[in-house]
Amino acid sequence: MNPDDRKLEVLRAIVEDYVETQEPVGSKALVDRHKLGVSPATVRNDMAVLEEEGYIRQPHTSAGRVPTDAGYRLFVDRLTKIKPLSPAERRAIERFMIGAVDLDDVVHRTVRLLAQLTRQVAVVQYPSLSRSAVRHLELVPISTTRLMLVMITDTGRVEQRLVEMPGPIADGEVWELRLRVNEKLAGQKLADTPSLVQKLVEECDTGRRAAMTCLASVLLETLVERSEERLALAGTANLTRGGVLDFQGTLRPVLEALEEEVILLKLIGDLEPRTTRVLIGDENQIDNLRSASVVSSGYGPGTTIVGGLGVLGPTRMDYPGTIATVRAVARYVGDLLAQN
Amino acid sequence: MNPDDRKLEVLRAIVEDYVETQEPVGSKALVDRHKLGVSPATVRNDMAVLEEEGYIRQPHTSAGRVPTDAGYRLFVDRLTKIKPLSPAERRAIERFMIGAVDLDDVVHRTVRLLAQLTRQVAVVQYPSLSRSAVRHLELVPISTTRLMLVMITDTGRVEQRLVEMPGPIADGEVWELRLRVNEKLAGQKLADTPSLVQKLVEECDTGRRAAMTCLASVLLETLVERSEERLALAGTANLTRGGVLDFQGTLRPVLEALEEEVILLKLIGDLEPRTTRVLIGDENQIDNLRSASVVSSGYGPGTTIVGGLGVLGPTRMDYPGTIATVRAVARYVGDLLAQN
DNA sequence: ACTGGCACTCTATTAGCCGGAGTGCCAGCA
DNA sequence: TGCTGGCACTCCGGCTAATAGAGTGCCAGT
Repeated sequence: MNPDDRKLEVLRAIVEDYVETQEPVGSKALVDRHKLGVSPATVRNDMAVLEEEGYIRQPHTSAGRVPTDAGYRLFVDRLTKIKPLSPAERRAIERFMIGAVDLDDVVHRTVRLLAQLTRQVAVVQYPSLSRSAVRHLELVPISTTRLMLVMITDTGRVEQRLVEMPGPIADGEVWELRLRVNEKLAGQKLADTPSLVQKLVEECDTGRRAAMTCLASVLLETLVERSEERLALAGTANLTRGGVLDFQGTLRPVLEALEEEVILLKLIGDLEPRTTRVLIGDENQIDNLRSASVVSSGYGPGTTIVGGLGVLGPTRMDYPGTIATVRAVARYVGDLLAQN
Repeated sequence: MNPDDRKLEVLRAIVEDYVETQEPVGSKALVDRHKLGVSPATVRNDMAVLEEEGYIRQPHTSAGRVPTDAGYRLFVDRLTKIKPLSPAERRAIERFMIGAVDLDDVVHRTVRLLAQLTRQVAVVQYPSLSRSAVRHLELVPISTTRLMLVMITDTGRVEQRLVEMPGPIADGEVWELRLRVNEKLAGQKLADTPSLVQKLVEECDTGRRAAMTCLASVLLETLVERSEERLALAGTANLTRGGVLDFQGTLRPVLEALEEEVILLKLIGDLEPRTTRVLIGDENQIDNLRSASVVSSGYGPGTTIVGGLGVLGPTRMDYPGTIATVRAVARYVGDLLAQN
């Protein structure tokens, strides 16, 4: 074998063994477990080079080697054949998702499924409002001066919001408002709505102007500004899997990070269509998650993306398996959404 | 002081010190920190009795004493004066909750507030459907054979559900259905709806019978059977506060339990109005939570209860403070709900 | 009924001592 | 030039022994 190729083969072997055993791996053990066809001494030389290049390191002199983030990166980029899902996993996905009944249900099932299959922490983003279109807007009177605004999107999300009106409002008037906003907004991409909402107000005769202005501001808030993203999370218990070894002692910071929606969104946001992204170690720019990796993928009907999903685990994770699972689940969810 | 009273006083002192320091407390330290007016030897005698009675125990011979679950129970039942909230806490509640904009918002803010104030894991149950009344039902056509059913309750919850119709359905028909279900169900307690839904089907002429049957079954499912409860959770990072000391080494089982909605509901369910319940150690019947205590309270407008909220922490927790906080927050949320 | 004194027990910490795993280097060999 | 076996070296992890300290239980005295 070409010496350069062998060097990479050694790296692969180190990663695989370390992921499995969670212990620094030495030259002897390597040649024993993988038929590399060379002696430990040769492997040692290769290791020295790999260490030189920053792909592995030793926790202390005369211990085995451990992959660095750069090592994992190289492994993922050049040494990973996507392994196909096992039939068992495929069945698990089917079985888990079948009978999902609405969006909430789909999201919850998905996040649990991901956590279970990968044995890691799973995150699923609800379809992003900014990538959805309005299907219908409903106004329900709550009291004489209050309405409940309900928006249904083509991705199945339902958002509600209380609207405080400037004064008492009659049922007929509500009706009128409802008609107008739907006329204008139904079918429109949410991203395009702000200007439309603006027009809506302008087109109003003075009698209804006040009410419409009120409604408009809430609409804008709901549609664009506030908390447009929602998330589901599962499998935090999996963080304790590797004992104290992963996440160097404290998973405190990790749990803290997981409670911040903003952080999670950053982790699984901005994805390319049809690809699975891997962030290793501090490639994710978040201090608390220095020793975590994130595998994420966008999902949506066809090749579009309406939201992201992914899993988070120790840098020492089974990348090929995790990548395959995340990709498969993302695709499955996309197909499911396409059906509706 | 009456010797019997002093014995209790000693127990209180032990609990307080242990909660604070997290270390077994000895006779010497006790008399130093609390002016008990007697010598360590006397305290030792009291301790021996308390241990005899099962309120405290020593981790090993010649270590200090630690309260048992029974000890905490006695402490909570007989030795706790509810301490009023500090003005700072009061302000924190106000500041945190002000500007809450809809139910989701209220619940999320509440759960974070609780987690922050008590520095423990907080759980808030959404207003239970079974205790709510229907405010309005909406039917939105999604495709020719599909409707989205949206239900709004008087507690502010909005539930949606997809309805698969037996055949194509015209807009006018949808309209008709919408009218009928609202006529029959709006304003009704959800608990009373099943029989009403039944009637609804029976009253239908054969033309609409099929559609209505379909709708009815989904209604029943949504309203009564499926997943009627929702929860919000926050502050899991606080579990790591006490280091490895609380939750005897592994918080794995605790995290697992926290992922089970059913379990959480059990913990904060079945509450009496206007009381705060404390479950200490294995009083909650859940194996994984043997070393956890739960302080919970019902909330709702006035003296009614529409849902529960609470916090979960190590048995070694500041009971008086936690109880006060949980109670205050529950009351605050109730008032907030009453306003809407 | 309380107290001071005292002997006893048990833990947690520290120091010191191997054994073993793994390395780096070097000289020899294809 | 590239691979191999051999060898000395390093460092960690685990074991034991010794020690200091905290806390108790009991008893005799007030």
